[in-house]
Amino acid sequence: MTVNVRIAPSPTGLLHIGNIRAALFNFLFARKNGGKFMLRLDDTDGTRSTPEFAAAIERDLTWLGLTWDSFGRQSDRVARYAEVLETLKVSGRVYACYETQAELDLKRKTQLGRGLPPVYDRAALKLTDADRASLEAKGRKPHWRFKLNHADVVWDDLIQGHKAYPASAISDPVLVREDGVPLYTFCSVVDDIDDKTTHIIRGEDHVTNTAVQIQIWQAITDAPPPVFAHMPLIVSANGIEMSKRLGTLSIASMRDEMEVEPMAINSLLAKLGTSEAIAPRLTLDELAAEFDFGKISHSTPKFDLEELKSLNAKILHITPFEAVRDRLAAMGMDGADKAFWNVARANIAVLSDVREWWQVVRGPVTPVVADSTFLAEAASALPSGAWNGDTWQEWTGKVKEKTGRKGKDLFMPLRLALTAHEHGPEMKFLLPMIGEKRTRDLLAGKAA
RNA sequence: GUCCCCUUCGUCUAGAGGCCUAGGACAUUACCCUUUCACGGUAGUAACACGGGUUCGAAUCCCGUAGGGGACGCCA
Repeated sequence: MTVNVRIAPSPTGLLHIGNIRAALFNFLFARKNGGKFMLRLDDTDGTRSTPEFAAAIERDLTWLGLTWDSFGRQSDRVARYAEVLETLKVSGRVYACYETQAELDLKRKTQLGRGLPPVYDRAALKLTDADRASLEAKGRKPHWRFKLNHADVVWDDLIQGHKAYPASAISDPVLVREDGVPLYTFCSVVDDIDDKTTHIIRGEDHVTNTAVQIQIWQAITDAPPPVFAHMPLIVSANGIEMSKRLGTLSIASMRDEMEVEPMAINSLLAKLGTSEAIAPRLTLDELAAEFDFGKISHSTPKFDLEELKSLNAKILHITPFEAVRDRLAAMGMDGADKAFWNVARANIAVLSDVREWWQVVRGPVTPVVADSTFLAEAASALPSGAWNGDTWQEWTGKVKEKTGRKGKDLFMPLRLALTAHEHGPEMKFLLPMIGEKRTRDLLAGKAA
């Protein structure tokens, strides 16, 4: 069986860590099973959806490497939703309701006040044709509810196992609004039927929707409903903010403000809340190969930005030069080569940190000088000719002989003079890159 | 209020009645390596939410309590 999965974000905001986790799981599952991954924009709400957010969603997914095999938008399919609604009217599974928002609010409050679940009382079902005609004569327009079958809705969830959800605890869902706009619950099912969606992987905030949508699905088609997988929602490390509201943790801000590598986000999200160790991975293919619903736990994992930062550094430490060559060039480091990258990468936390070491190698550096006499002596011991990986040791050996200094007293003044940093990559690698001319200038106290 | 999911080291988790004096990873501490920092290596600290029950035996099964997350919209 071909695997067809989709994500259906609504372009009313930026993608955040919760959305992306769902997107990633769907993508990895499709990739692992040779299936298709679809991007479908839930944009039926014309007042809140914007082309800018739609573009941002596509940009973020592309940046993460979560590319889609097919694309759709619900706003193109309103005629289809209307058509399906008609068939449901004919089969008697939807019914017209005329309550106003205020009336419904009041009903809910009353129920809650009496300790009852706020479930729609189906009052509209008792309306006669005459009642309806009189309401419409007064200018009221109906919204349409789907009549649930009050039995347990059962499905085998790929993560939660066998589920039996009591439909009696759920209100008959509104499928189409008074103004004729079809709602997510309904569009989603029609799309999934038409798109031949085989698996729906989403957050557990959708469990109730699933119960409803399985019944809607069965009312529309004889084809079996998709297989569902509901993953626990993640919470932030302080345990207060929920994934739906992690607004500051938009993918865009991680990319643009925190300079996080896409594979750091992918690696963390793919492993968080699973029995596997959170570890850096360089490709989505590796993550796809390791993907397994059985490894996903049922409890709520905490998302920690510090963990993301540390994983980001680890990713960079193992990133091969070829993967960053273009980006280094774009940052103005034209001569940066593999040797430089391999030396510098172990000392960076975000990619732009590499500029610091590029400056050490190319200048300008203002030397930090505490004892110019010592540096002059050191300079006089400098070997000439071609420098290589052994030059540092030869040189410092001579300086040691000459001055009697050793250990930190010997090395730190040289490091500070040549790099202006107390820490950094090993000097034996840096020295040949700095070169003889700049070394002599720096030892003489001149910026170079 | 009703319904759904959950509760093991700081964090993510392994654990399906005896293999558990509870294992791993990240973080942390010490040491080694590096005459710096990082990387790497070795070792260590550190947890079964609480209370009852079932059982020869419970992290594991049952009940209760507490706590966390989610749902209950003419949002998605």
